[in-house]
Amino acid sequence: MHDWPAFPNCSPVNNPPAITDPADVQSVPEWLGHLNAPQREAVMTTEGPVLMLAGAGTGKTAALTHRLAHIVRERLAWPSEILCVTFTNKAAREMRERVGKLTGGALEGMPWLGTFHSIGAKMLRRHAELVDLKSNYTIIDTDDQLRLLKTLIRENDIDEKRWPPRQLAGLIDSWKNRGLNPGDLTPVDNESYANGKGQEMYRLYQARLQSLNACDFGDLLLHMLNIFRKHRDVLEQYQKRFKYVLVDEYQDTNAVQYLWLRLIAQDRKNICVVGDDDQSIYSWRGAEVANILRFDKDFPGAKVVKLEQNYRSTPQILAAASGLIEANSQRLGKTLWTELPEGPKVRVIGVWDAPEEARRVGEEIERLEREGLSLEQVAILVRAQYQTREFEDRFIQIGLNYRIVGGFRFYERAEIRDAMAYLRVIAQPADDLAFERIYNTPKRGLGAKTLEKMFLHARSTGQPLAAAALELADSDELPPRARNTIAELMRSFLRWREMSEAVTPSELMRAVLEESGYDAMLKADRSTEAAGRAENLTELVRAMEEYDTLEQFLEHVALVMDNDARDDGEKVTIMTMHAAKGLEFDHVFLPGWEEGVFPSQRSLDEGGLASLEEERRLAYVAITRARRKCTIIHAANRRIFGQWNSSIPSRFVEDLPEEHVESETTLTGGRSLWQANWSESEDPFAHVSQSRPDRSSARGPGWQRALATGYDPKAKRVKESTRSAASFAAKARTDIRVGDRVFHDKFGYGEVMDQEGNKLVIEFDKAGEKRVIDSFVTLANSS
DNA sequence: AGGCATGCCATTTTT
DNA sequence: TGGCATGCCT
Repeated sequence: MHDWPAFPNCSPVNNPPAITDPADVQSVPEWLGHLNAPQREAVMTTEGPVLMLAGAGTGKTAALTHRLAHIVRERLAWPSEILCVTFTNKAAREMRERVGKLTGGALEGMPWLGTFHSIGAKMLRRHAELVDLKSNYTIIDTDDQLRLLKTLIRENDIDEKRWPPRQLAGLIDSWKNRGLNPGDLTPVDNESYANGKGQEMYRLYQARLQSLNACDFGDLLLHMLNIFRKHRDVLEQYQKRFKYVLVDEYQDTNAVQYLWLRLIAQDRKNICVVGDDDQSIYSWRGAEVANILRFDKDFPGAKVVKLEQNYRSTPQILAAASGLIEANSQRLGKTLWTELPEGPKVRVIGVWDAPEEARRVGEEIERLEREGLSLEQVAILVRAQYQTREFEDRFIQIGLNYRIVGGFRFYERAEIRDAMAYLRVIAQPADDLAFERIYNTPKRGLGAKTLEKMFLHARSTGQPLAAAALELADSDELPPRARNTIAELMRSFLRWREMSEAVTPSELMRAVLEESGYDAMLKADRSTEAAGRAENLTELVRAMEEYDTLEQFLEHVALVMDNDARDDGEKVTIMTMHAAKGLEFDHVFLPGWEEGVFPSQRSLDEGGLASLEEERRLAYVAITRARRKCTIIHAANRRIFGQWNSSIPSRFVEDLPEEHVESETTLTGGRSLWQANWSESEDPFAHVSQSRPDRSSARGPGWQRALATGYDPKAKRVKESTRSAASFAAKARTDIRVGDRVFHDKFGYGEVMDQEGNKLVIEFDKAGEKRVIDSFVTLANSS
């Protein structure tokens, strides 16, 4: 190991002394010995443009982090002279950690390692005045954005039914993703909203943001691009600073990101981008695979390194994934191979309907669990969020621990956003969006009338809402009640603002929650969610303890804070395929492989071949998450939006190479359909309750064949052993008795009607009678 | 101003 | 089907 002293505080002016000659790439340092040849090449080729094509599971993060560490260790640049961009905070964090380890923790000063957005925000803080913002600008999220657009749409007498705010938000986002300012729009772009109002609305939106001293996510990059274009000196400053540029997930970059990078790297051309065209699944968000395809045109003489040795999956899984992706036409082409031992074939199972699909997966997972596999190593990857419900219901029923990733992020929850809004008003009084959010939360008896008055006054005097409110509280414009309430609220804000100078952000938050009445509001709320909300706020206060200033914290929340909820115990992960990118699991279940679900109907209807191929890449991403075993499932019937549909297996199933796949479908006389249904319970029709599809009318050819296959009596025994295993896995709780009031995360409050082992029958206030496992409930304080 | 009923519309979502 | 938003009613 190299041992070396920590860096002195890095100055961009000093050139660090090189320890070895950078041209001498032949000598491979010992610490790179465990990398394979292409990886080493990617690490050692520090000078000039490099395109690293890294297939799934080929150790690209290892290559990237070693490259970073190499540059630092060889003193080719100070850490502060390296720009390293990722898409997610998670990736950034991981990279920071790993590089830290490789260099012996000398990386305190890697200030420019982060997501596109956080780096953009950081730069913009320094140059905000060049785009008429102040450096303490607010970063607004999608929710604020929509509310703002909605008011603009109303103000302009546009029918918001025909031209919904979402649509405008989508258009503006896509324009920003393409690097277009309002003045750059083509007539076609302009026509795409409200018959030619696109440009005008975009312009108004930007003007409004500016007056709020605010930015949306897209602005963080677009503003910087504008600055680079208009102010050569600023651009040169960064071109000079960044001796090396590294970009992760390059296939996901959009036009602004591309232009932004190209400007920065144009001078020195020491840019290394890493990506995989086969894993490009975000084109609907503006990502352009073309960026990766034309890299060597932008940077002539670019060295292309292909990482093709896979360290993750069995040959069977790789073969299935490779066979599938070969059906795509637009590819750079890589051939993944592995030295890992053989494994089972990829399984394709056909089932009758979605509930059976969930049952089946549940049973398989219980079996894996009994075989000693950790639930952490099992994932269910779905195409769309709505598919998770079926599994959630089933797993609650059988008492299988699960976690659903995605959906609401922590900071997107209403209570967190409310709390943040208070802080935003304190930190930045011009933040009307924040003020509007909380002026009557908790309820203070202020309504639309009062808001309207405040708006009018604010507009006519050209000041922010909060300032207008302050003045109104001192006039006779409002009825006495509203006037007093506002005066009171504004007094609080003045007090909090003073307080913010003296106390820590976390203490301030606590005071605000208490004094605003927010805590009291939650306490008074007996609904299912209130307890969880209070808990989230406690969590927020706790998280704030790490921050010294309010501004620091606000930026953190806007850009960095993610969903990593604290987790207790082992759980099966349920998430979308998109969310699974970059992760890996021993066992992966892929349900819902039916035409219309996956590929999704929408992508089939619009978007043509390109869109279908993106779905296929998504399938490729999904399969390659599996280390050892991958199970694909399709159901013959599924209820989507309350409508029963019968469906045929996904075309992606056909794309799988036959020799690596083991099928077990109703269509080929498999044994799943009948048995799983009949063995479900003592009452063979218990599961065919009310709203299930009518079996006599929903018969397809597959159904007929399945009938002919008959019923396998062994199924029942399998089922029973599963049951008992599940029951003695956990000891019954002694603290819960019949008659107790309990709380359940999903069903809310209820009363225990019956107890048998660890199973409870509970009459829930809202959800009715359910059978649940006792570990899922907590005793509620009897009221 | 706030609570209920009705009606509408539903992918994926790194920031 | 169900969640959310709007509008109507008190």
